[in-house]
Amino acid sequence: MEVNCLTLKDLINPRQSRLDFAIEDGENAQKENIFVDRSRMAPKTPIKNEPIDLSKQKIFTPERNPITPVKLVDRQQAEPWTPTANLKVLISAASPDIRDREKKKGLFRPIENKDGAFTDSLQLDVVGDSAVDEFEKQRPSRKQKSLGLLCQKFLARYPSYPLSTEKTTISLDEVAVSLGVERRRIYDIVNVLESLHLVSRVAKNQYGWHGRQSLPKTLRSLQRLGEEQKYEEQMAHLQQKELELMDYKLGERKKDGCPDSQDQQLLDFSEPDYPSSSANSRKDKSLRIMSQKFVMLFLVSKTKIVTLDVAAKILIEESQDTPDHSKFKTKVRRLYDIANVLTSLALIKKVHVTEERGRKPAFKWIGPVDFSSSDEELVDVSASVLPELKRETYGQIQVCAKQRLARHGSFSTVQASERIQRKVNSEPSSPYKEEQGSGGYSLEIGSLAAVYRQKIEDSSQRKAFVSKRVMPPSGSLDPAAPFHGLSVDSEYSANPLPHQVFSVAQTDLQAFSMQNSLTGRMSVSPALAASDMETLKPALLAGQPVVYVPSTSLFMLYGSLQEGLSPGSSSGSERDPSTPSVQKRLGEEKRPQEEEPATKRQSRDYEDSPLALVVPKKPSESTVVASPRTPHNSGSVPLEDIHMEAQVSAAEEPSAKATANCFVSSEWGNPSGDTEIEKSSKENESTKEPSLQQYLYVQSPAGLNGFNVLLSGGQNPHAVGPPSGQLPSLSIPCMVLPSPTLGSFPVLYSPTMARPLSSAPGALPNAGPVNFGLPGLGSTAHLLIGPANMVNPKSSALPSADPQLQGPLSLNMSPEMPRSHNIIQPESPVYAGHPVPIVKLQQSPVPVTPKSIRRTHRETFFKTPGSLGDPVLRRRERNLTRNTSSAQRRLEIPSSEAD
DNA sequence: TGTTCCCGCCAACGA
DNA sequence: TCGTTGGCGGGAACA
Repeated sequence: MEVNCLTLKDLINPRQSRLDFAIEDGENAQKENIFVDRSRMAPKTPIKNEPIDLSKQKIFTPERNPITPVKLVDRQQAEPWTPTANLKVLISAASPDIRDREKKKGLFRPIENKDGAFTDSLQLDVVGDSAVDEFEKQRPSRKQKSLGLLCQKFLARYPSYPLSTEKTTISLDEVAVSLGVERRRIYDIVNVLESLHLVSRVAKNQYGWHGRQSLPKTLRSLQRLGEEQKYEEQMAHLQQKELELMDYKLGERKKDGCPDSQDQQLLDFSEPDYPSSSANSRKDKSLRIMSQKFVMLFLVSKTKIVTLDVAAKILIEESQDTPDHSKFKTKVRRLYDIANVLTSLALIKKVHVTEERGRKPAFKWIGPVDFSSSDEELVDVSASVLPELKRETYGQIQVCAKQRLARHGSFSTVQASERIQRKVNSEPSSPYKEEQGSGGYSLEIGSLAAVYRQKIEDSSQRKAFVSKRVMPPSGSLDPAAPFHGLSVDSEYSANPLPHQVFSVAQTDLQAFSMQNSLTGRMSVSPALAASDMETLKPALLAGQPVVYVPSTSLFMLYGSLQEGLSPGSSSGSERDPSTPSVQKRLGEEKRPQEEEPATKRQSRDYEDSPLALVVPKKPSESTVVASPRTPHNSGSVPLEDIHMEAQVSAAEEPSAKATANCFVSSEWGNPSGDTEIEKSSKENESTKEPSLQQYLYVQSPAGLNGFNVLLSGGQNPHAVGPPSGQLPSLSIPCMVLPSPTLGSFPVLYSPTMARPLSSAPGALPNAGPVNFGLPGLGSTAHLLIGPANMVNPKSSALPSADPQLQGPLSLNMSPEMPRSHNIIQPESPVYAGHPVPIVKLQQSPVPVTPKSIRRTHRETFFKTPGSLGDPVLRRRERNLTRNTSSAQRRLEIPSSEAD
């Protein structure tokens, strides 16, 4: 009924309805958040190129607006107003949000219609209370109007990495109208963006869009500034003061028994040292400045976590404001505004810092962290560990380096490659010359799950490398992809995303250190943990069978994966404004996947599947053969392959897969299935190491949001069984469960797991459950390792039956996985001549439609003569389970090193 | 009840 | 003078 009324009215006189709307809003039309109605005015999401004449919109008054509008800004008005056309425009042009609003609007419209074509502001008076109530009910929720969501919409309008020749001008008026909000809101967004140089003011009401091109540079500068400002010290000081204060308040008086005067000051903001606020200028308090300072705090913070109260206090000090409570509140409000925008940019995410004194709202930096190093530095860093890196790993680094150079630098990918190549050529310790066997791989799920060789005896050199070698979160799994597609960025980082969705991802295992639990290999090197503390990067050492550290990485991974979907992944590409909202997408993610088409499922798997880490053995030709593309695999060719097929050349594929070692692949489709395929093929090639499956449960340490990681280490049918001489993959389904769920599980070690490990010196016996001490996790930390079928609830489903349904996310780690430090990486001739692995990020979670197919990075660096012929196949499947409460990850790690 | 942050008043700014 | 910009804080939605 209501809908009919609405339609009827619109059909009769669509323009009229618009007028009605204006009237309804009355004077507040310009002040209020009128996007609801404005959407009607601009049913079609305005594009940059569609200037909107505000002047015309401002005359939406019955008096001034002729029945027949002189000129309609909306395309919809220019079209014939047939019932069908009108309806079409309204529905098709509108975003989900807009549709919702339309719906709501519709509920209200019947009343308007009552009084005829023309209504005036008084019309509202005749609206019954019930109608008003109805309207109220239908009104967009607070969240729908949040700045974060608005920012996403804003960002969705522009490409993350616009072409240098592409000059995009932003008209605040236009944006405000198109987004249906008052300009005031746009200012908030633009100010923050401007602080990061994503935009710059061109003229009154006009901003220029720069995108993320210079973001790394900007962040680098901010970090430098932050260091100069000694923000870190300030934060530490404040935190210390707070801590002391809280202790005092909690009755834990200090030995002197007297409350510290400083504490008191902190408590009541009566700090006398603060200069008068009179000295502040309006500009000093600008959101722009605040935003930059806020970002600086993250950049200089070791934990990359900043609590709002600390940030607010520092800002108050900085602004020389009188530290009263009111000021504090105001600062916090502004910080939320800033945080919303930064969150939309996927630079930070909301977290809570739980301390003895309670939970405190805070934000964690999830943006790039390696911007501090220049392109040259990056290469240098890579080179610094060359002696310790195997060719493959090195190649991965090259890829990363190239990627970065291409993205962050002002050069093209080719140029980046050349630069790197030059660097390599001049590097005497090139991996080509010095390949070493000992060591494992560390998988940093953190930013991109880049795989690095982990030397057992970490050296300072390695530490530096590890700490530095952090891929920007924005770095999609697809190295070739632009840093971030705006659509992607905004989407996956969307404010409105249900937290549970990222429950796993938001978990951080800061100090995860296991002392060679298994054969002294199942551990995250303390060095790594320590060095990576800042970034809270999880690390998985190939040499150490199972070490999974959930963290932001997952979050970022998710984002990266989604990024893969982003149409605008390629540099300079335009974002697709129509990209579904994160919320919507997430909602879909939660839906059962059973009935979805493979292609669709793939995308879903991508998001829903448990995360699987695949650490393939050393690449070999056999692996190449094992490629999913082989005929026998055709039946169950992973979607990813399909994608690859569509996107990658046959020659590249092998390398691409090999590169999985370096990056988390975005292969969503049927991870397990994929694995199986690979396995089957590999089995034919004399897989010496049976796939291992184990569960590794790690209770998150304090401060990690109470999340635990449960990795399945049991034998997994899907586990890849690499051929002998190859590094078998270890399939390790895992789940991440909230601490409370698992309580304090003892570490169980599954015999199955022992097998592979046992082969290596120091491997754990196949004995029963074993408790692994996780120093970094505290006493409560436990490791639960067992057969997949034993623990993982999902694992049952995971199996071959329909792997895609399970779609565990898997990461393929680098091939070489020496079980023991004594084991030397096989430097088979083949391998020696082996091309550097290439990062391949395949699939996009999106269905494989021509449109969805994006370029994935599949370039190979430093292909040696022999490289072309011996592709290393590394299957990497990864699925991220976005279950509300848990995520399952599947780890495939080369069970052993073949000889 | 505390957190989060929308909303819009109104003053600074600047053409 | 007037339009733009944006600081600011009340107060309501939300958790």
